[in-house]
Amino acid sequence: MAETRWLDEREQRAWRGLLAMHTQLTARMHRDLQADSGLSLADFDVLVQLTDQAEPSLRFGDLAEALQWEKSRLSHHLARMEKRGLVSRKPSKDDARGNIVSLTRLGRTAIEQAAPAHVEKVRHLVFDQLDENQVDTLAAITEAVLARLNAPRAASAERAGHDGTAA
Amino acid sequence: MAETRWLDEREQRAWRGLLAMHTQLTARMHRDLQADSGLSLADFDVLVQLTDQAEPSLRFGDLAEALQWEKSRLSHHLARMEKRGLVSRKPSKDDARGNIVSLTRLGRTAIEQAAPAHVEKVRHLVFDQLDENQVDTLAAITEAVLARLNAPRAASAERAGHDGTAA
DNA sequence: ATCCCATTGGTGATGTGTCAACTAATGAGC
DNA sequence: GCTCATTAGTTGACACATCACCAATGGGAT
Repeated sequence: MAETRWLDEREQRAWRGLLAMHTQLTARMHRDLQADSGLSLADFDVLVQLTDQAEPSLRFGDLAEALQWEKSRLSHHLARMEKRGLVSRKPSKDDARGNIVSLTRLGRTAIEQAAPAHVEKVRHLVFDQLDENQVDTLAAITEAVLARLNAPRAASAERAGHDGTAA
Repeated sequence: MAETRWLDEREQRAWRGLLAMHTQLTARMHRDLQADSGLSLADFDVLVQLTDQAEPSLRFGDLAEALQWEKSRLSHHLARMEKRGLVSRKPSKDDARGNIVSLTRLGRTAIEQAAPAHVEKVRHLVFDQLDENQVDTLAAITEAVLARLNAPRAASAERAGHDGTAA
């Protein structure tokens, strides 16, 4: 096994920066959102998905898929949101296993009231600090990394120490 | 109040990409690290800080500062790590309120065994996917956003809707 | 119709992170 | 050498995320 290739100076700068930025950015947005509207970032994401639909109700599974959340996570989270009256769940008629998740009036009010300030915050904190080239480069970076994360055979390629193209 | 400036296409691409990348990247690295070594990412960060010091022990507060963690968080986390034998805490002689946190033999072994694979994973998943310009741009982006996050008067500037330079 | 098993979603345990409230030791001012 | 605000660190309550497992339904193959 070859020696570890550590990160050089520039890579460390980018890596540490990325971690610090994400931590501080989400912490800040979470605190502000919570203070403004009583919603968490997770609540916000759920409510956005329900609002984006033509119908403000979705199959549980479709919602999980749209959010890219595990079902277990969504189940726990909806239980908390339901207790607070933001969403409601009722059994589906088509499939007695299925649940339909709907936005309540309270949930709709909450998201409509919270969204503008939240978007403005993203703009102020992030995009107002970047030029066009940086925005596009950021998008390209994320897409490259996501492509690698979702690449097939990634695990064995990592162990073998070369890229995924088979011999 | 002016109408909300929503994100345009390109900004959404970058923003969603950033969130998705971070979520998937940390999930992946956490799972792999856990499977390889039984450590969480948080454990790893704590152990790295203790290892990077000349002395493998630190004042509790200095450790919290180095990690940029709240004291409460660190206290809870060290309690769990201590239970697993990765670190030890003992009262400081200089200041009877203070605690000295030390790496145990088990903790040292764990980090030394885990670090190389972890670094390689960062390299494979991230830096091998990027060119030099992208790495530097990423660093610049994170620094710009972090500067804004830590800017004084940021909160009132956001409410007022202009930047922080006073009238 | 029956058997099987894949799918839908929920549950409990545990680890993690934040907030608010707390205890104990310190040290400045008198 | 007291008084008392400050500092160091802990604790408990709660929200959140993951894992492993479970219950019920659905939909085939026979």
